[in-house]
Amino acid sequence: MSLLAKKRSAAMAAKLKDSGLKATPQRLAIMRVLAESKGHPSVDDIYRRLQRRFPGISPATVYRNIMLIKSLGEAVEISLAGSASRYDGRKPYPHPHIVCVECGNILDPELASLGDMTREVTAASGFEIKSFRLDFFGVCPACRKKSGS
Amino acid sequence: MSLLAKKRSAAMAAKLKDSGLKATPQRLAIMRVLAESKGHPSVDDIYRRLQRRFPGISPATVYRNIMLIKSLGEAVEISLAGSASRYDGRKPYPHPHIVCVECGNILDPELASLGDMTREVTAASGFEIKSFRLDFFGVCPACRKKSGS
DNA sequence: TCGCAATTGATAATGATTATCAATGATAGC
DNA sequence: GCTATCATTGATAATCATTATCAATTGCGA
Ligand SMILES: [Mn+2]
Ligand SMILES: [Mn+2]
Ligand SMILES: [Zn+2]
Ligand SMILES: [Zn+2]
Repeated sequence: MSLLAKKRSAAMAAKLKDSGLKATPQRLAIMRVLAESKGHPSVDDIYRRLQRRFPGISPATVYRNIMLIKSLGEAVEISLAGSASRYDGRKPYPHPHIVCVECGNILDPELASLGDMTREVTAASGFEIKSFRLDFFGVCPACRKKSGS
Repeated sequence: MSLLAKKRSAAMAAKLKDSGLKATPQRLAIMRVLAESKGHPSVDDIYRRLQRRFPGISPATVYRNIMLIKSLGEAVEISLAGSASRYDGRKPYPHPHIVCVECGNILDPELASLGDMTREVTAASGFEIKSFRLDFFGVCPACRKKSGS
């Protein structure tokens, strides 16, 4: 387990305790998967990954806990049109994504030119901005090679 | 009907003819609603708006034609987590939005600092970027007044 | 005007997510 | 450590937006 994963896992568990919620094995395992996954897993990904260790686990439990972890501010949801949402427990704050429309992979790009966009929008609209989402859709290098584009 | 609405309506109808598709009254009416709406209507909004003039129209027809108009490149979809997608037929190209999480209103902000983000992402990731979405979520001035925030 | 492929309306199917509820289990207090 | 309590789980039904299916209708070219 990487250093970041340990850190994120610990942060999530701490938030749990602070909120007076129970440290269920399933719940902790879901947190660990979120903390370790670099690839933005879906609920079903997490569900299938946990079936080895929890043969009787229910998808409902994964949904419930993802919802909880989100509400604790310890994961972000990437909602996509026409397919299941994906989650990021390693960067639990709004950040841009690149989605490959061929294979479904999702990456976290580094994006320098992003800073004062929120400020600009706030000033122009009078909205109180709570969050944002910035997603790019395209074809990843591997899929470009395959389709010969 | 505004000048822009006329222009957008005509553009959509032209694409229809070019593609050898039929100019159904329902289809043309859906296009007109999309061309006239400033407020990013949902399928159900459009459906309800058309019931006066087409008492027997089916939601399926609206879905089908929205899908078609999108595939013609004449409207963009704003897909939202947990609620129905909204559509923009006035700016049929990717552009940022501000969503009020209280009342659901969606605006098109002017956003100068946006230009070379796509180029930057392309360079950094090797993806072939096809489109993007940039949505800000917050509370609009009217709702801020109501909730006394 | 005719014929036919495209389109419509009705309806069923899908797929992701949420709600419900009885059984189970974590944990605080003894 | 034992127990009582209340949160949580697993199973399952319900919801909701969207898609698929199909017979009946209709736009439109010949
Ligand atoms: Mn991410
Ligand atoms: Mn718009
Ligand atoms: Zn790919
Ligand atoms: Zn509002």
